[in-house]
Amino acid sequence: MRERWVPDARRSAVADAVGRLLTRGHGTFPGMREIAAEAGVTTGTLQHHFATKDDLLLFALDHHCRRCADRLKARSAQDLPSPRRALAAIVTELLPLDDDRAAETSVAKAFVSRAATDPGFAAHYRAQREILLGLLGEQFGRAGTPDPAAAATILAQAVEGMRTDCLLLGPDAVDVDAVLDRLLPPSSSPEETA
Amino acid sequence: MRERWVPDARRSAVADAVGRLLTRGHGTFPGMREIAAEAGVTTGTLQHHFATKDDLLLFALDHHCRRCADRLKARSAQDLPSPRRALAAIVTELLPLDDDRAAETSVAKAFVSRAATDPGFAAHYRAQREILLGLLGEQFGRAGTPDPAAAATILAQAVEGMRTDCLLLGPDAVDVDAVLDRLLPPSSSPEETA
DNA sequence: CCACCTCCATTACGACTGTAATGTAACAGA
DNA sequence: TCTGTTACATTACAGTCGTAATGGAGGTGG
Repeated sequence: MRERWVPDARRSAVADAVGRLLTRGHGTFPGMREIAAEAGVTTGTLQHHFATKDDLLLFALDHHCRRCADRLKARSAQDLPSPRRALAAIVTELLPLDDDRAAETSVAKAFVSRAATDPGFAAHYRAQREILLGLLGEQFGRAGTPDPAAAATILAQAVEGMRTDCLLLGPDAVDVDAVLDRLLPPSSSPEETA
Repeated sequence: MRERWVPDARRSAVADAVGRLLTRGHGTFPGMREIAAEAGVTTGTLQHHFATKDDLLLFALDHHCRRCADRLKARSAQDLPSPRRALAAIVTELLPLDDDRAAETSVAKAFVSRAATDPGFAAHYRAQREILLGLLGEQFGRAGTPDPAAAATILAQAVEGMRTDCLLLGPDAVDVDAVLDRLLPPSSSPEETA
């Protein structure tokens, strides 16, 4: 019998396929047939669930952004003990250290060029950035950092660079603790490593 | 009569056309005919000067990287007075604040996705990064910052984020001084604004 | 049973892709 | 002047692109 699919599950599966293709793919956006093959369906299925390719791509971007944002919120709500730990958890959550996060990073990178001209894609970048700034600023405020919003902005920008460094140069190229050491006053959280 | 072209000048003109198309284009790499039209030539000219499209793209990447690196070295050799000023000059030089720098930024961003899988493109990222780390580290060392190499790494990563923020959100979204305030000990260069 | 709808596979089409092939001016050296 | 080379322009071609069109299978309400 035909498999039972919650409609959104099918769309999400396709979005995951896009992420996988983007991570191990040749950089540019994959074609419809390639997406269909990766998702184990045909182009007809894609056409049935997405009006156009841009619609599909936009959904994939939204899908990965949402997954990432959900994980971030869960992380920052859970790791209460010290703001330093929370910041490290948030930053690490954004680095491409496993397949899921590598897909999210590749998706984000691939869509940046698109976002430079297409306002629909730029909106996602802005939204994702706002969420991240909020979470980071909250922790900086808890740590007693002066002007926590500015500190959050800088860390968010550094995270952008850490993501590409990690993606292109490997996980050893980034040092989260070194970044936090410079951005957090050392007096506010001494001897964390107990 | 036929125009006199130093061969490299023609290739550079084509590379500039790629940069222009990438800045105002739809994000993805432009086609050969589009490049030819922008450069004011035909596809035959492109085929004569470049073996393949990837060769052309690689040359364009190298062209913009070299231009940017040359400007950076000139900048950091000229602005000796204070390391803080030198760092600000280097960072600002990398932001997409005019057409040339916007092209370089767009080129860099567009090639990041490609570099994730293609080692030829990744080499350029690595090389450009090494140059930047050297210049930044030198100034941090002059400023007396402890572990200047680590500080340079962090600033380089922050620059990556500042470039995308500036590209997608506009020049007002980045504040170079705010970043330098956090990464430089304020005691090392007091009252710079004279 | 009959319509009707959703879900999906197949086929087809026109536009576009990078590149090979070919032709042609202009100039250089002999 | 003949020849060769450089520097193009033009045309052609095989392939891929996104998507429109069509059809069929299964479930559902009447």
